[in-house]
Amino acid sequence: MPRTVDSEERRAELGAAAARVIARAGIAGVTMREVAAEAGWTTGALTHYFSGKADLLRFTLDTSLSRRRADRPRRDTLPADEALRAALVNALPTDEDSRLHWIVTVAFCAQAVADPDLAEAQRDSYRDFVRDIAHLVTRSGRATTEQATEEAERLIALTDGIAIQALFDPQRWPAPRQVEALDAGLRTPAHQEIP
Amino acid sequence: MPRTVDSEERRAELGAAAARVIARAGIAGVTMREVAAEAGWTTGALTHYFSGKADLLRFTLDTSLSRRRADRPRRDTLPADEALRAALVNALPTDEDSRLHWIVTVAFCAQAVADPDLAEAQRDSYRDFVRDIAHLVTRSGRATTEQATEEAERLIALTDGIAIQALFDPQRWPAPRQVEALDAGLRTPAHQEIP
DNA sequence: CCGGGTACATAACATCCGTTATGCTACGTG
DNA sequence: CACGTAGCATAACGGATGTTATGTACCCGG
Repeated sequence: MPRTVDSEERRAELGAAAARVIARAGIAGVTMREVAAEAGWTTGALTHYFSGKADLLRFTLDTSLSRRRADRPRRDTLPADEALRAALVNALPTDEDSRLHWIVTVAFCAQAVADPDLAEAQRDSYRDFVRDIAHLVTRSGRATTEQATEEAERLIALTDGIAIQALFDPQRWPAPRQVEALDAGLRTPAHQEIP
Repeated sequence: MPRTVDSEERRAELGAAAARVIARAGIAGVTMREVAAEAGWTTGALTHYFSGKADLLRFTLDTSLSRRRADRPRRDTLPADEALRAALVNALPTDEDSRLHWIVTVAFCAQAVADPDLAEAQRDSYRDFVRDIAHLVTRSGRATTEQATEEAERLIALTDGIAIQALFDPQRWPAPRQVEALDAGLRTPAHQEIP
């Protein structure tokens, strides 16, 4: 056997470079040569670890999506209401890293309309996120089991809305203000039926 | 003078074709030939009415952004609370047309990171929207003047969050459910300070 | 009715794209 | 210590892209 490297690690390294290119130049600015240069390699390395551009982009999307759940294990040690808040705060673009992955996610949102596979991946990830938050809502006693999904969707909608505004007007939305706005939404009670 | 056509109308027609291409193929799928074919013309027509691709895209963005305010005059005849609800409902992707412009907006969100001019246009439009909603919040008595902007941002965040979920999971988010979720958010009181 | 400029179509251009082919280099194995 | 293969660089190729140049039909004012 010749020399061997950690193949998965190299894929992650190249995928991270692709994410940075997306954040800098948009989806339309992603080229094989540009990603290779960003990573400090050449296109030969890219084609060695990915079957093509579609494979690279799909890997980059999956990486950004899975980051949303990166903090999930840690939350199991927290009380339910704190875990819920932590999960939502984690979904906000409060630092450079989460901001990067948010931009990548939005970029793929716009591209998913043209690619059913990307759309499915996005949708599945979203539904999974709703399920996760709904579980925390139930555990925290914010809502009954029947209303947990609706309450989760309300909280996620609020979180995403804050995130969108923060993404494109970071000057008006520093991290503390994002968390404040989220906390204000958490203080309001769950959805109540009109009698 | 030779034959003359309504130049602004032709620009709008070509811009609408560009919007449809974006919704079908994403920003990366926008080419001069594709837009021309979608509009039923050739690239010669495109270059005649736009100085280049950047000009075309900018015009398309402005068109989609301004549509958000298209219903503003109509609202002046409504009571403030109904006008507020109407303005937010109007910002939801409840039909094919608003869905199209939402997709275009998201596509440009992802591209704005690479283009400061696009980012500025988005940000200005957003701030203008916040100001408009805050004005309605004040008029409707939902919040004091000092808290009107925060309440407006909360409502817009909720609306945008619903819109994002609806855009990419339309099956789970038919128009009535979007409006229901928004109404639930409108029923909750405005932000309250902790004593 | 007739020049002249507008409204396009058509075609050519250089550039850049993704992909593929080829070659070199360095290491683990026998 | 060769030898073969993984790890990458380099280069070439056909196709697509934005832009520019050129041509043509048509309409309006004289």
